[in-house]
Amino acid sequence: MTRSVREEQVSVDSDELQELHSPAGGELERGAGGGGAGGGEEEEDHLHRLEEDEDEDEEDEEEEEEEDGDNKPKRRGPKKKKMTKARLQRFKVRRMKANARERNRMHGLNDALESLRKVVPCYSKTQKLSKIETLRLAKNYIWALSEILRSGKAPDLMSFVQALCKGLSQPTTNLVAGCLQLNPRTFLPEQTPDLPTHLPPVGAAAYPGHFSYQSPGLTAGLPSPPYGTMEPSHIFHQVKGQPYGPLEPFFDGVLVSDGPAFDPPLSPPLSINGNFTSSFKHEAVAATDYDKSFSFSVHYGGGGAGGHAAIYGGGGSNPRCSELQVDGLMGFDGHSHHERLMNAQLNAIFHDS
DNA sequence: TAGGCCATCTGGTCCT
DNA sequence: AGGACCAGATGGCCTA
Repeated sequence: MTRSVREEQVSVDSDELQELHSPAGGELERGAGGGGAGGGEEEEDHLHRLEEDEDEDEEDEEEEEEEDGDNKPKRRGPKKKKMTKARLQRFKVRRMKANARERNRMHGLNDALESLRKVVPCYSKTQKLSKIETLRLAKNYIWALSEILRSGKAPDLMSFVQALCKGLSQPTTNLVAGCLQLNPRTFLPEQTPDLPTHLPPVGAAAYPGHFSYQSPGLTAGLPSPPYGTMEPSHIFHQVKGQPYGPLEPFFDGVLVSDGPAFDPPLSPPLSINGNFTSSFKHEAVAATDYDKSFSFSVHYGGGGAGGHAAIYGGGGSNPRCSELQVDGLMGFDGHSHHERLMNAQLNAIFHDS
């Protein structure tokens, strides 16, 4: 059936369903839009009642279907059935079922998104990334890790953070930077609108360990998403009084301003340190490596002192970061196995290079 | 108060 | 026919 025919059909039917959409239209109108968070059990009870009524009215419906007169011109398409009381109720039931399914579907989607939030570099229970920012950050994270695997080289910290923050909103950029205890001036571009000045041309590594970000869309010859630039306006606000941990010496004269209090990430999967090691072990980090090449490891596990907190917190220079917890993250199926595999691969790469 | 984010409802489309 | 998926509409909540 073509779309136009369908639309015609719908428009006719819509007239008959006007009752449903009138301000006093009853159950379907209730909670339409935002307010309907409480649909659940009440709706199901009502749904059952409607289903019972529906059975009772079945005979009426059969009779009324034949009542079209001969005066009206015949309409094409499937015969339009009059919206009897029984049909109306059945429609309501169907609609309510569909609503419930849609709710469940969206809840599942949100659950999956929440899972994703927990495995991207910045996770905070109190300051959640929005859906769109979660997806963007995840994309950047995947790209950055892929790039490491592809090149087999330990990238520059700033490049890595830049890649992570590519296209993110300022609040999210702040969050990511806060997670890494960095000041954005240390990794955000000066002026160039689209391409960070310190990044090499697309697809070219300017120097070992320094990788450029190229959006997958761009790679495929597609335009970059409209959000995909790192504007100077993205300069984030470092929370007053927050030290930069072991990196502090590299960020003399950084901007310190009033900003929203950074809520420590609960489960930063990202760690930047000198070795790829199992996240299940306590990692000894050589602070002297910070100004050289950085290696990356992925932490899904609650290794306690593992993760970037152990690195950037420097064993307590930043109490907030040194207290990072990753509670409950080991519940992910296959994470440990996947992680071991990944670490093994990365170790191989970095030991060879 | 405007704007961002979100949950929900809804109708259309496609698929089984 | 019914379910899954999708996009548009709507209204609530929150924050700058």
